[in-house]
Amino acid sequence: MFALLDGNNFFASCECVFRPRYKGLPLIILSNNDGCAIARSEAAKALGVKMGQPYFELLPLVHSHGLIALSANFSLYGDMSDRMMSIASAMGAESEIYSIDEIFCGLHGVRDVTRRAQAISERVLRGVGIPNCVGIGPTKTLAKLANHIAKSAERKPGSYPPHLGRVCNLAEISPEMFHYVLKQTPVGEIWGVGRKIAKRLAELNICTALDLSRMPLPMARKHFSVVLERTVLELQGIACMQLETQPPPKQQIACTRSFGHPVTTLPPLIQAVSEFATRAAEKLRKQEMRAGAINVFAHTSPFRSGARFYKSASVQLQPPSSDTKTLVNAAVRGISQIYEPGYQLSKAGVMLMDLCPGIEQQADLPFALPINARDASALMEAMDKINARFGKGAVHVASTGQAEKEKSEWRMKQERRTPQYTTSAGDIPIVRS
DNA sequence: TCTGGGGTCCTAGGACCC
DNA sequence: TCTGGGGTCCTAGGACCC
Repeated sequence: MFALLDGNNFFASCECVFRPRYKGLPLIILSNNDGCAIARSEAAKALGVKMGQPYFELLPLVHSHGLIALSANFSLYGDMSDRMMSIASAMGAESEIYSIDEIFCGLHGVRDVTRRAQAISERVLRGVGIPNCVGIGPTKTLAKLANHIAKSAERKPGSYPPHLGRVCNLAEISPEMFHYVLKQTPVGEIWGVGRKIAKRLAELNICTALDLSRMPLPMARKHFSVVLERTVLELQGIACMQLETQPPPKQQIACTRSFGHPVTTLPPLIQAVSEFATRAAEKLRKQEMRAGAINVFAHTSPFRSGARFYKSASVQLQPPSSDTKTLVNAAVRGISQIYEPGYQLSKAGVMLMDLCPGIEQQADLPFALPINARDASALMEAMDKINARFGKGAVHVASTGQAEKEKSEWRMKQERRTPQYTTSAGDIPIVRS
């Protein structure tokens, strides 16, 4: 038996903990560059704000209905998530943090499951301030469905019986009620069924969770894939997915961003990918891994007319590395290869691939360093610590050609008394204070 | 003017081999 | 020059998730 606890409107709820005056008001959280809505309060949903809707389309609501928009504060949400998870994981002996706002718990050996779930849900609300719902079922897919029912029954009167709100345990309802809730649930609400598959299923006259649970397995396999076949089995109560108590090692690490304004020249592009590579390298070292290749890409906006550009380059790293300087150099080389003038670039990013375990070894360092490899590795560790404490980019490796710009920016920032340090553009990264 | 970021898994198809 | 089945490996792209 599995339970899934999920924070309601998580990012919006986090903000309301610290700004209680926003409770009950239409509130949205905006993505990077305040591009679009990535979280919505109940009141914002009621105004018709869609997930991922661009902010400029929502400006009329800001004026007419007092819609409040906040820039995302991901470090806050990460902290709130940690606190929520530490309480919620007490629901069962084993747990799997599935996303920033969701946790699966294995309920093997737990007695009085529903009561316990109610108590934990209450504890999360009181202790962290995040309203939440719990779904319980014999498979992960059914626990997900139960969670959807728990949320909808509470928020949308008439969707499901009210007594299934907040905490919904599908294992203790009658077969008739189980049949009813499956029939009430559109197939697109099922975990693993997205827009495209829902549409194709509808063409086969499979429109509800009940229809899907009755789909012949060979048909699911033939017309779709093993993934959908598993979903059908899980809806029938046959568990195909186990709890992943240990997070599997990452296969890739990405850092990508949309630009606030279109980028048309190489220098800002180089600066951007240098920063992305630096962030990605930090994540890499946190995992104690090295990358065997780095992929760099840049593209124009898919939403705007004009000349299209969509290119990427892979740079092999032999030997694999987790050194910021090596990764930045490779990223710069890659972006310089693919760059072409004449395009309004809207987004770029780097992805670290072919990850392998291990921290940088002395023999792995491909460039000559007057300081020894252990020092270089210690330097990376020190950079990570400083950046963690003083904020991203407090210390970073400069790309070749950026040194003079760095210096003048640094002086300007010093004058404004903002703490800002940078490393030199030479072969030896030196922390300048 | 203005449209997120970070992942995973699966499949199809091509290249190549015997 | 054309004929065949079967296998592996790799990559690109599509679909999904939050």
